Amino acid sequence: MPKSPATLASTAAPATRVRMPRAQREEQILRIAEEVFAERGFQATTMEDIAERVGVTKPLIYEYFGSKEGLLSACITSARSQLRVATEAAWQEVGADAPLEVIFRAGVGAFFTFIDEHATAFVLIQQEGAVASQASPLIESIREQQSSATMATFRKAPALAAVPDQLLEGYVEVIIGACERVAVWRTRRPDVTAEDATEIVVSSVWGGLSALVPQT
Amino acid sequence: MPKSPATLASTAAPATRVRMPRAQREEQILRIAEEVFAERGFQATTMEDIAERVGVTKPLIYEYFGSKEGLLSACITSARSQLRVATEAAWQEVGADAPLEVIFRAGVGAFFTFIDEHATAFVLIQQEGAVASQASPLIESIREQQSSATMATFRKAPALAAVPDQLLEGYVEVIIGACERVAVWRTRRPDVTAEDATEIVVSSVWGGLSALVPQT
DNA sequence: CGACAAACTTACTGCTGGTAAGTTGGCGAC
DNA sequence: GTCGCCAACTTACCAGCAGTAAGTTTGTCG
Repeated sequence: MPKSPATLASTAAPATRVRMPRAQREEQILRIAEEVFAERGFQATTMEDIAERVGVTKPLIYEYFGSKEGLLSACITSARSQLRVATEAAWQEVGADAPLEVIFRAGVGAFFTFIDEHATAFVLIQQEGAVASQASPLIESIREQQSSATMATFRKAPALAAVPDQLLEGYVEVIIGACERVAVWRTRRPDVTAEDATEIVVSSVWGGLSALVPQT
Repeated sequence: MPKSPATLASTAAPATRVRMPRAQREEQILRIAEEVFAERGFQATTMEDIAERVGVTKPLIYEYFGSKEGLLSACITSARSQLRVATEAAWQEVGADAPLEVIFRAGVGAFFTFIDEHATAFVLIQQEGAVASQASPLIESIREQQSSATMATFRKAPALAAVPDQLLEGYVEVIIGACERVAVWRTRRPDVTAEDATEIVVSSVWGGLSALVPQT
């Protein structure tokens, strides 16, 4: 005889065990894993914590994601992809032929707004180091994707056409590093709004960036 | 009968078991732990890996450092402290009343030089996230120490006296983030020298910083 | 209605972080 | 010298968690 789901009249939540198509279950697991990892940290989270909260047992998660690291990687990939979508949307909104400073500000602003709306995803990204056993190529490739998106946008600006690749790449790294760090700082300074943060990053880096432009 | 150290004629390394005063042993453990953590990553390293390499058993390490996290924390603290010493030495060398840009450049340059000379320490710092179960106060305090050192130096510059604290703090975070990120990027770009990296950071951020100075 | 596959579970293993309870040996007091 | 004491160190263990092998259930298609 099976475990008789909902034997006694409606004992609420864990009642009827639901079956789900794989894709849907994967998404649910991802959502909950992101939550739990962000709450408790990667190390402190056990696979059973997640399994329990999903209403499923461990081996299923292992079948879908391979390992604990695999699950975290999937979470990070998802979060990064969301961030990229948000950033690209912001760029598209201002239009590709807007002045460079406007494009720049839009991207940075999108970042901080995203953090405000997806706090858990951000905590996740911070924990990236936890999994990186010897610079995991997966995570490295995600990073590259992020900077290259920014690179591509800058490269589209005619004003920067003459700037050598390596220098521009370095600048992009500066921007990304500045954004991440200010975002972390902001968690300690709740009175700093997303707009304030954007202003800080843009005003500090814009001087150097605009110097690359021939003559505005 | 004890394990008879060096029974057969000089079987090299693990021969005579050496006793050591606590302070010295702690230092040795720290040095080796830093190495192993950097090599294999925090997660993949077991306490026995370290114990074995030191030539000691686990419980001793636990007595001295409390836990695996404790050991990593100690490594990070040590690495950060070394970095701080290097930075402060560089500042002292140029003198407190040098032009702000010179002081700034000296600090950034010291950072990249330090990374070149202490690669393992840097990998360690990157792994900080691994241990941060819910923003460990210890690590948070180390961070604060770092930025406040930079803050103090900037505050000493008369030119920046009028800048509000919060804005200056934000700028400091931008600088730290930029340095860290460029350092990571540099591991993928061996042709970028420490001087190149310094130039990139200084030139990108200096524009914004100098705008804070009334009229130079 | 039967059978097949996808969704899911039970019941384990081995490794590793952590600990309790000893053992060893250097060193100062006499 | 030798005795005793404490710091340095070990052996032998436990608990908990990542990961797995081998089933069992259930929707669905012929």
